[in-house]
Amino acid sequence: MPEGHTVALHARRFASELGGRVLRASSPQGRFAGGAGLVDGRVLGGTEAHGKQLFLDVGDDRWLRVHLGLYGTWTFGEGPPPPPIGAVRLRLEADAGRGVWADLRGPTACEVVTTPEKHAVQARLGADPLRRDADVPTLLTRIERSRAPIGTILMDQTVVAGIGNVYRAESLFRARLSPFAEGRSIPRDDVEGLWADLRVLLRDGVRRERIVTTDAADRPRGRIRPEDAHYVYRRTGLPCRRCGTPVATREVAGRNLFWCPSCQA
DNA sequence: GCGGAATGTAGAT
DNA sequence: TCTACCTTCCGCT
Repeated sequence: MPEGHTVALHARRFASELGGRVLRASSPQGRFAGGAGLVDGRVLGGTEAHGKQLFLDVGDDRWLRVHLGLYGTWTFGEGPPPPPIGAVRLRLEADAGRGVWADLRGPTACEVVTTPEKHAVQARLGADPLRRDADVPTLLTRIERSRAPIGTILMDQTVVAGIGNVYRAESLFRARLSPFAEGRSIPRDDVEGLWADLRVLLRDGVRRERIVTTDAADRPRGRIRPEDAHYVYRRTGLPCRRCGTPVATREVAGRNLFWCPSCQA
């Protein structure tokens, strides 16, 4: 399930496993038959992740743009692809060598776009903690001028690209910031610290291929169980790992927000 | 087997 | 602020 770290992993995986190869594209489900026809037979060039957007260069100034949304998934495999399981919107296969394939299910967006259209999408995206070209000065300015709560700002992909509900809750806990604090009320040092921590967290997410935000000192030793991977996300009513106060939750703009009312006063 | 929730966004109101 | 999108998984019956 996708926040920015997942999409970055997908971009790498497509580059390493299908890059430079002729693609066979099909839409077993049928909803992307036209687009698959445009991709079929092309060679996969570069791949790029920007926030939660994945771009695959299929040549001739055309890109496959995929946004997984809430429940979209990519499934990768080697060897002969199995009969499609569930509704496979797009199946990509590399026709040479080992026979690598990738199945796409349930995306919010899957379309073939031109290079200018790709740039237009990217122009609307904010700073991506995983990208070297992240525009940090603009990010800092946007936050320090905003009357919106920081918990809302972090989910705004035009400000920060790639942060989802887990990283929002967890990064604010780690920064000891209330999700309800207005952006403009937060000292610049704290905003810079939050940004630096997001970079650490997402890079760690890429490395582990999962989101782990608890420091080693705040969880049992050994293999990290799912219930020990977070401080507040989906821990409503459970004691805060740092102070024991029950974790609070509230629905904000249709999403569940989790925080410790004591640590993040 | 069913209902609800889920790491998200776009478009209508 | 709301609903639609549309898939998977989990808990409950």
